Amino acid sequence: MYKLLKQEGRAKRAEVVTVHGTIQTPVFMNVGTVAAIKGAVSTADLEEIGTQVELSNTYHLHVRTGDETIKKLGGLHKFMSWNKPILTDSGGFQVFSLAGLRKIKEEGVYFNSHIDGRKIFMGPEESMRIQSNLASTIAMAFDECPSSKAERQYVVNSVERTTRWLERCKKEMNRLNALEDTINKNQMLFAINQGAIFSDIRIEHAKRISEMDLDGYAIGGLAVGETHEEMYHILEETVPHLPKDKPTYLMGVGTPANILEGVERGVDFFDCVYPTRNGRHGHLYTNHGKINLFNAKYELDQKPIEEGCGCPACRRYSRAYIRHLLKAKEMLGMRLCVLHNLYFYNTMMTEIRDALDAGNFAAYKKSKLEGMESGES
RNA sequence: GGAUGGGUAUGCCUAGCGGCGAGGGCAGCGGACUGUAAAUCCGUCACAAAGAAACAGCGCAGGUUCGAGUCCUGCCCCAUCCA
Repeated sequence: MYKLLKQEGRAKRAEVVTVHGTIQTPVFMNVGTVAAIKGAVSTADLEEIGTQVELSNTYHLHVRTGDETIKKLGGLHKFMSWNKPILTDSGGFQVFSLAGLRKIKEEGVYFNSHIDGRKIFMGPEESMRIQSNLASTIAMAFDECPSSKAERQYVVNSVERTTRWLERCKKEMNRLNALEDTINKNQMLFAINQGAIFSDIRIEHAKRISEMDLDGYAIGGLAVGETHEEMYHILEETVPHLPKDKPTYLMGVGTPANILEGVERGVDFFDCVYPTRNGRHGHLYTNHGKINLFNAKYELDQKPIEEGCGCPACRRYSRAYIRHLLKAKEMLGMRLCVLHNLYFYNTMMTEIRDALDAGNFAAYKKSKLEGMESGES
């Protein structure tokens, strides 16, 4: 259930009630693709750094360790000891990211496992069954994410197929939720809008899927090569055609600036690998811009990553020490960096919600962006 | 003193066995990463350089050869073993 609390322009402050608790939006979901936040971050850590929703992946958990196994173990929540909401991506993005290892057909997608090469078939029904076995809070529809550089006719055909797949997803999810041995009988299903950078295709698709009454609506296929301007333009064109009484989710996005721009254009949910991956690579987010702790200039820097930051890394350790850990390839180095970055993202979302509550999001956004662009770190 | 194996570029390790203006790795330095095939990947890492020509370089000095890290001689170092 989606409850709009406050609105400033198109930016929305809302909450989404789920069986695993209420999600305050706008929210950034912390990505743990294989039911693990890369960088040795535990679910206990997630609680400490203010994570509301964890995100895992259908394809990756299907190939290892297997959704049937996870079902036997009581579902994802019990498996990874996390009782707050979990969103599972459908495997649709792997149709894009594993492009060299798959073949798309009307019935679904034939993958060669990136682990051992064995043949895997995943269509809408399979994706729903896997996600039902995982028993996530929110399942994503199985879609195709076309390249931002795809030809118009390819995108038209692809989006039509994604719509047909959505019908199959919805039907299968309804069936699964009614089954006796389904762990989460209230599993929500979000649709995904596609259309590359063609506004008219996006709008047409948005209207189509809006009529189908899903629990939420995502915009996929952005931040895959197009410019920021194109992405923001697509959001402006598309979001108004999605249901106002359902959450909007911008998939895979993005930088702190992308998120601020997304919120301004009405997006409620975000996720991105940036804070985790960049953290592992020593790139840290601060209110004064990004820093690369591998750089020699931090060798003798005794300041925390960010002055005044309340994360587990900044409360206790210096840049010089964390840089040392990174250079020594000690796991703790990556872990502290990932914790800092996720804390930065989670805290920024809290600030965004506070600003929306207070009715000064526009001012907050402006000062946040100016700070990050100053690059004084 | 004897035997054997070695000394390869900016710091370390290493490929090379007659066409080498010398390949690779580590370390260093820098960059990239957007629903994670990513603790990954890319660049740079002797001099010079727009390009061309010429010149330097494999412990040192000679030699053989059209041509020498590569073969030969002597020397200097290092390692291991034997006295």
